[in-house]
Amino acid sequence: MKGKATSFDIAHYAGVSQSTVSRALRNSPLVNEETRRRVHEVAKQLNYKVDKNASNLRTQQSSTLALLLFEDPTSDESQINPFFLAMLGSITRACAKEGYDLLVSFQSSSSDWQADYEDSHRADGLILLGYGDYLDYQPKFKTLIDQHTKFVCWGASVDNRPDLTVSCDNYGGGKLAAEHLLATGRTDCAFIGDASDHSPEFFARYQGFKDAFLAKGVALNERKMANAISTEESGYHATRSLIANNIRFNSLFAASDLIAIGAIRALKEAKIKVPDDVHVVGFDNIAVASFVNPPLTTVQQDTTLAGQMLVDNLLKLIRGENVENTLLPPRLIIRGSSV
Amino acid sequence: MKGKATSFDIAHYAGVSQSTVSRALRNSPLVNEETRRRVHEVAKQLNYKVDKNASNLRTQQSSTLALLLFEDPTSDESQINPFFLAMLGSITRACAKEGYDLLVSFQSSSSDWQADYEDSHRADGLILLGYGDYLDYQPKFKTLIDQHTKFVCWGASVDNRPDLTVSCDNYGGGKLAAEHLLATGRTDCAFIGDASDHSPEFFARYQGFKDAFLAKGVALNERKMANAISTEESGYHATRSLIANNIRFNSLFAASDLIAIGAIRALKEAKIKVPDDVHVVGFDNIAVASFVNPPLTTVQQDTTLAGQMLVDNLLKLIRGENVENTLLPPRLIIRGSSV
DNA sequence: TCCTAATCTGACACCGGTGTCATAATGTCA
DNA sequence: TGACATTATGACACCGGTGTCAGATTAGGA
Repeated sequence: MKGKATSFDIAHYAGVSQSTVSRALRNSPLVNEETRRRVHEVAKQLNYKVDKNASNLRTQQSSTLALLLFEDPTSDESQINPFFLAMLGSITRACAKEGYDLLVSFQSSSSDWQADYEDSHRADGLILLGYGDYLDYQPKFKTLIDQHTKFVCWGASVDNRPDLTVSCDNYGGGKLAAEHLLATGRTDCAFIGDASDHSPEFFARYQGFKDAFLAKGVALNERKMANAISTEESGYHATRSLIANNIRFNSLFAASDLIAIGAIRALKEAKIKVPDDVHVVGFDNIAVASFVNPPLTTVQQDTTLAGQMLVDNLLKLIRGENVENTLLPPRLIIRGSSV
Repeated sequence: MKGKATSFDIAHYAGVSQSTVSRALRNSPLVNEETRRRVHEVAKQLNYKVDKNASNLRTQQSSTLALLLFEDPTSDESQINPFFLAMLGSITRACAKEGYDLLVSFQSSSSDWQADYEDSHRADGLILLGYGDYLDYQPKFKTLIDQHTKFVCWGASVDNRPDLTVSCDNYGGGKLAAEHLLATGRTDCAFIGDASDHSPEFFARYQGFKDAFLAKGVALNERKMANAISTEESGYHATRSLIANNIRFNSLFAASDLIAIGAIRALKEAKIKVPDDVHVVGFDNIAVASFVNPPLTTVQQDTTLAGQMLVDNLLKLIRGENVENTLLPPRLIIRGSSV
């Protein structure tokens, strides 16, 4: 037998028609028990596997989802944000559980998306992942929706955002961080991140944080803020600039763990002790967080649940079921950087 | 227009036959320049994308590779070894560069592989990734080869191993680690990892390490070794057991960074100072390594190059070109854990 | 025994492209 | 002007399955 076996080969050896083979292998109730057994037997012997291309072509669906990972083009290309890698892991698992294959693709948010996975019938739907600039994405989302592409996004669910999202309750997470710092008596707080609406996740975290402080009658000092994207480098430089400008604070909330880790490096360098002089709280609970020195207090996003919800919601969307935006509860993980 | 546009729709609007559309879109030199332009125009207007299933079915190839990631079943399911996540990133990029899609799938090395991606024509070839038990894999490799499946493995290239591998020069890496410790005068060394041939990468690292010591006339004490798989937990427990047994050493080589990080935790807990009392060297240079306290000296594996080589070699294999096993040079990264 | 229903199977069109072959249209040269 | 090469296009089989429809066989009931 040259090349791979086809259903015709099975039909030949099992002494039935090709139609029957197809039915038998999919366990159709239409075929006789004995016939089915024989067909399965022969198929196994010939190591026959259904040709997915032929099958997909006929049924017009691929049992495949595509994951588009958007990276911040300014960040170092060789390092991927560990938070998204964790998400990738959980999404992969969730797909496998549902019997779907997963295509993975990295996009740079500046360039045009290669989002034709669905148009070309390679995938039944898309999962979009990335801390991204909401304003940039907006027009593209509209295109996707116009084309009736099925997709879900990870990220902030901003009002009037036209797409379906799954996200962490970033606002609530910011509140958790604030309440923890207030409980430890550190009310003079700096914020490192991006409080503009270009980065909706970070913005929501900041809002929740600020509101929790306000609720206790404490107003955040706008001067004690510095912009940073979600990299260690960026967090380091932002914090350094605060220190260089002689801005004092006894606690620090970073919009992500990577930023927090960079901030701690900058603080150490300036001989400012963590947690004695400054309490630090991050966001994400990436794997590194528990290994840094001191171990980082942070707001955990449940990546396992997030991946499962993204996949579940996308599959519902594909099946035409009704789906709502999903908000996942954050959880505060207290470690040495804030005791 | 209901549903997605097909090449027949394009043909209709462009006033040519469907064959011509197909040729024009693939820029065949057979079609007239003017015709080609018109076809492209219409295709763009209708947002037409070639149906990959139909195309793949006809051409009998998928322009897709599949990545099978084997995880140690004993490790925590929610955490994926960051080294492999880095590899995943570089493989994804390499695939994109070569115009291939990437299917990602996690396997547990105990259960039967779902390695039918190639049989079912979903992928043209497989990339196998994981620290794995060589003996377990052996029979499965034979099956893959018998079926003429195209695949490459990341891992140790053991003699008479039948598959094509890309790997780091683990032996050379072990030597680098040893020479560094010898240069700092720390000759009383412990090894945490697995020196059996069940874990060929770890074994090679240990061999290189041992040989470098022997070359200087120093023999390693077999009692100062403890088995561990590549997790922080495992490294922690292995090191703790050495300490509990009152085994003394002034330096420690861990078969991976995760193990090293666990080892440092155990040492700290026992009030043993790193690097003052014990120098520690790891392997992999995962992202965490530079953030732990003290920053970890380690042997770097070039994941970017590794991913590129895996993809390159696999594509050569698919094209029927001649390919050799590839050995990548390791590099010593000296940090605070061994100064 | 005849009629109808239930069960099982095969023939065949179809999914949407790609590649081969035949043919029409145009150009070249003697 | 006729023979022939060149260029551009269309018709059609084909990839390997799935789903529909018709027909064969057997069972059951009157």
